[in-house]
Amino acid sequence: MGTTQLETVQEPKYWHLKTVLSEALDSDFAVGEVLPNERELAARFGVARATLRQALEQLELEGRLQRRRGVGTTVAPPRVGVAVATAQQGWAGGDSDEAWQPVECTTATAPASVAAVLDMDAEAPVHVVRRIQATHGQTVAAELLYVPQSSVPELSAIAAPSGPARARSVLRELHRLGLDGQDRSVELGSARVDDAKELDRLPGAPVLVVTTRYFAAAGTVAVSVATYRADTCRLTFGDSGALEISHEEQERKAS
Amino acid sequence: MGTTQLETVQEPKYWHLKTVLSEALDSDFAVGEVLPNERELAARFGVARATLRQALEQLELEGRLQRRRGVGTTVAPPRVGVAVATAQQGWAGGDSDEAWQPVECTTATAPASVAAVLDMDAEAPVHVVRRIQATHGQTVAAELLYVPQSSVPELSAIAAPSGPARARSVLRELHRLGLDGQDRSVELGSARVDDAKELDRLPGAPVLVVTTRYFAAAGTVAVSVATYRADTCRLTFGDSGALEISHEEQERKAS
DNA sequence: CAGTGGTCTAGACCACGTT
DNA sequence: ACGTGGTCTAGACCACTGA
Repeated sequence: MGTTQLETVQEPKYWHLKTVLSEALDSDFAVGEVLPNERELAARFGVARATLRQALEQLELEGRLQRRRGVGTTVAPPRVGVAVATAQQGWAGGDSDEAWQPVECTTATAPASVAAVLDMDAEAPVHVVRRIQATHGQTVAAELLYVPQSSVPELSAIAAPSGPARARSVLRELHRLGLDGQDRSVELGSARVDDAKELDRLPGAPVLVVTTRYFAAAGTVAVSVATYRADTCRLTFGDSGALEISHEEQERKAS
Repeated sequence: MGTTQLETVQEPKYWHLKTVLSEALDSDFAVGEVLPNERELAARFGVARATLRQALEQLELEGRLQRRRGVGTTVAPPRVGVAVATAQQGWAGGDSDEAWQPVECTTATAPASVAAVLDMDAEAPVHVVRRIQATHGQTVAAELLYVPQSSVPELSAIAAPSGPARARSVLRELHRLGLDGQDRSVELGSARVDDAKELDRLPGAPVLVVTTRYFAAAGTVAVSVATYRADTCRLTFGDSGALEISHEEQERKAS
């Protein structure tokens, strides 16, 4: 018979577990329902808790589950689509920008990586505007907007030294410059401690990092680093102003 | 003195480890260099291997490390920027599309989720075109492009039944329809078995899933689900045709 | 074949939210 | 105080790569 090898391709246990759980979630659980605790699930499937957790981790990464320490594991709602402005719309600042809410504003020297993107002197001071974005009552993104002082020389000297009021001042000045274009990239990251706090996640939680460069006549006038919860968010880019709804409706299965 | 609590805020070991390793990577290692193996690193830091691995996992997630079974852990090069076409450019098909290389083409019924997005009968057959994208000698993305047969009725009956040749036929027909717009979303996922194989990763590896709907006069004519390696890729959206280079140059530290 | 990372176990203790 | 998920340990064995 030789080495027939059977068909047991040696699929890892946690992978198989994930599949089984995923199907169970589809058929036996409603959104928001809490699962049995990890120790019981592990026992029920006859695996070690660490193995069970490996499966849960993947499902959380895929946005199927939500785990909270001290509370339990619940079935997550479908990911929420968060629009990332593609064109002039959503240009940082302006009163029409309802998505982002300014939280704070400080002045500091930009981190090296940001300074390089701004192609400015690494020592020159920048305004750092902190903004957050909420949807459905949940904070889904935290942003740091770096604005070189040289970009907004007109900034009133009497403006508040920090806080939301100053943030709005900076944004207003920035807005007056107009916008010639932007440049955006998306990559996977893990939440820094401060972002994690804003997003109500543990440090290191997976996030989608959107880096945007804003161009005006003068060159690069600002850089935004926005951190989105990767577990609950789907970033949408409306390149054609097309429908945004049907993708969500698809998830609501006919009842 | 009461509960002074010291300053030990109980930062998890793996988090601290990650920081230390990250700094070591910056100062003591060159891109491509192999690290000591996990057992030795764990011993050197006085932690269990599992804890050390938790730190390595995060660093790999952030694109700082690359781990390969049987080989070792190496310092990863900076993430490569992969352009995701924003406008008409890069419209599926056309000989000018150099980024994507057709691999195969089959015919099947679309998965439920895709059928819903195509707003078509879930039973109706679609062409499924498999394409991959490579940069710097590495496959960075695997795509499944779903084209309802009704979108390309003119497809020659004598076309090859499968394989790259047929893929090109479908793309050619699709291209003839023209493109009215598109609609794109990005989210975090984990690699399916087949995608993992194409991307040379283990199943479950973190990926960025880009879902694109293509619109023509007739409505939604095709849907693409592209899976990018999250560890090595940074998706770029050139909303203004602006410079793509400086971001990469920033990474090459002066020598 | 030896050496690597990947999987898995059976425990322990901790931090947190709720009660 | 209790129950939850989060961290950590010290082992074991497996799958894969390359010499």
